[in-house]
Amino acid sequence: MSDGEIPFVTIEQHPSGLVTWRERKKQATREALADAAWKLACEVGPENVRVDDIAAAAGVSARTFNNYYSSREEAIFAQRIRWAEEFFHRASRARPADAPLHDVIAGALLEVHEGRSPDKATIRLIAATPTMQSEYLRHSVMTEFALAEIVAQRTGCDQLSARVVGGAYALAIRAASEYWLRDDSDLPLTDFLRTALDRVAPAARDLEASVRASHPHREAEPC
Amino acid sequence: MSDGEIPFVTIEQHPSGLVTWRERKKQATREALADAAWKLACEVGPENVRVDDIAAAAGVSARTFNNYYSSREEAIFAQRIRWAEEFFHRASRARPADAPLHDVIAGALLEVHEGRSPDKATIRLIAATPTMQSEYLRHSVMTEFALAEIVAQRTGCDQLSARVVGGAYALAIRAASEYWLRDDSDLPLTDFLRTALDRVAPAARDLEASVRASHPHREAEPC
DNA sequence: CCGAAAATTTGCGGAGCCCGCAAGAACGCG
DNA sequence: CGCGTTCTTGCGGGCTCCGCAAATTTTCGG
Repeated sequence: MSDGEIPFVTIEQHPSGLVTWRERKKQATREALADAAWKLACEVGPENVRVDDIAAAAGVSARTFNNYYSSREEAIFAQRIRWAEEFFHRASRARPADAPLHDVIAGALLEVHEGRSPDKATIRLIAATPTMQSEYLRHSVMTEFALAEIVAQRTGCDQLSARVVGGAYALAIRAASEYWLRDDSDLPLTDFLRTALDRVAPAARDLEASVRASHPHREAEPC
Repeated sequence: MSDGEIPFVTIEQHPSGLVTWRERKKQATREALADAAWKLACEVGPENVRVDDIAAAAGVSARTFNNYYSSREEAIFAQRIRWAEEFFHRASRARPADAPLHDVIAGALLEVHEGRSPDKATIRLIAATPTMQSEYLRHSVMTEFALAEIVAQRTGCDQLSARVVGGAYALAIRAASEYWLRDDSDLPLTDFLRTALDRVAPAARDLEASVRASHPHREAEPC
């Protein structure tokens, strides 16, 4: 493209923290592998994809695959996880620090899932494979920890309580997804999610109340 | 042994539903494999146990192992799961049908874990292995479903709500176990469990209340 | 008590996964 | 440009899990 002059290039230089070309290339390979893995899994089912196929589709050797991902399943989920994290942080960071805990979390979760209804048949195909279920569970547990972190920071409660309440929100997502997948009518995922989140709300409110009771004169969390 | 007379034998015949000798032998093999798997995993760490070792310790061929369990991890957990189920059903069935949901579940769970503090170092060794963590998660999800079943039957609420609240109790067990395992003081597991369960209580009470509100004139569940 | 039928065990072989290692290729920097 | 660092790749090995078919064991009717 264009006359090759002096490299005063590097337009839109390094949006994320990737400085050198090497690092960007690595990232590209990582994403190519994840994309190929997901694509192939959707086409023929996760259990019928070999790492050789994924590596070939991404243009690297099979051995290289294992330098990036330690299992087929991990690769298939990889960029989904990235998306989820990005959405999630974007949705939750913009909330006022003194809003009720439940409104913050439930609002962010609903916002993230709003209007997103990926092909149910495809998800069913993926979700039918046992090894994928395990990987999904791993992902769900990561979400538990992320949400526990937020609960702890927002309320200033003890870690175990935050773990339970934050984990309950992750559980709500998982349970809602399960029932959405089972369901044959065309109700959107958010309908299920709302029901599930409402069941967690009392626990969140009670946690806030009990923290406020034990910190009688404070309203902001310590730290 | 003893004078071989007519086979009026079969003393203490078939305590569980195992009728033929064949079935009892199968069960024995299954348990021998599970025991051997657990024992070896505790001794040298789960990752250093091969299925050959387990099979040899149980006196069968390696190929036979895979006729009973589809993975090393499954075998290591197998009888733990059996124990848990037995304890659990024994503890929960004896509760009155009209007792508050939280009291029933939390009481049963605390009763089951009361006084049981298996060697923390051993559990840590097992829990440190990633593949074991996945298997534990699988087990935890089974517990979620079992508890959801109980919630649904006791309250008569919709399935998704039962799934969330029941799952939250299973989550409480998992979270409490995590923190008990991390903890270096000698607090018993039940202390952590109590804290975790208390965080779930409001959700359970709210669920009961909302069901009662929508079934204004009934007090027993519809089936 | 025996022999056929059904169920179970076992060895063999194969398809894969994952990892360590060391050689070779690509890149970054002075 | 050349050297050190980092990444890729092929090879080999150890292991898992499964299908298949033969051998073995248990069951059951006569």
